Amino acid sequence: MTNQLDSFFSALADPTRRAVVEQLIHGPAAVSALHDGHDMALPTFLRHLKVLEDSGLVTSAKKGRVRTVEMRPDALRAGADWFEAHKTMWEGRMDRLTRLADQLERTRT
Amino acid sequence: MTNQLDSFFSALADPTRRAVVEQLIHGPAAVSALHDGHDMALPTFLRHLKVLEDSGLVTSAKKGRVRTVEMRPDALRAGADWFEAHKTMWEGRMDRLTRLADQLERTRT
DNA sequence: GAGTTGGTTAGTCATGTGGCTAAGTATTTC
DNA sequence: GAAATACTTAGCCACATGACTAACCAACTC
Repeated sequence: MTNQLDSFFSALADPTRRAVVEQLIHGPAAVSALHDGHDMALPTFLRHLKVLEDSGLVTSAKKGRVRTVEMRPDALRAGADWFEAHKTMWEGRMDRLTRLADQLERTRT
Repeated sequence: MTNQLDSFFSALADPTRRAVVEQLIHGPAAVSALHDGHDMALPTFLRHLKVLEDSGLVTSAKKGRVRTVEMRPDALRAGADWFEAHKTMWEGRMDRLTRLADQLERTRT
């Protein structure tokens, strides 16, 4: 039940993986292209990609000897929804508190 | 630079901690009140609270022997902003792709 | 078909994370 | 002032995570 969001957020809790997501927003890319500019061994980088794939953020497919990675269409939905829902609730509460404070202020004067 | 988002997302990558955030949205609460209903030892739970506090999502203050925890006013901003920015970019790209596909379709017929 | 390129597998290592118990401290409360 | 309450600290354990090297395989390229 909670597992979806768990792996989703923990996939994004790493700067390398967020960078990959940001790269992929501009379009699909091969593993080696993504790897360029990240200062780490390829196997390490590959495991980051696996985490992203397991979390449902990206897909990949191999053609010949090149593996191409791309964002999944609804990739950012789950997280964005969560934030939207809770941010809204939270801001609603802040508004009510502000109004309450205003009322108290008015009553006092 | 990235550290902020790192700890932010990894704080939310755990169901217990997300549950606490959801509880706190309805208002501040004492540690023991938050702990009720979470089936784990108090010290363990306390460490989850520490993670939340270190990530900047919540604050706490002790009065007498009771520690009260509450959301920080701008708590969900950082994450919501990240999603907003990237979701927008991504959806923009999807729109352009859709339009492109439509054009190709039209050209072909 | 030998060499290069692009990725993969396997195995090791250090550190981090989430859980526990046991024992301690600081306030109330009676 | 003894007992109960509300955390807090310390220390342990198992497993997950992020990094590495070394060796391997598959598919182009010349």
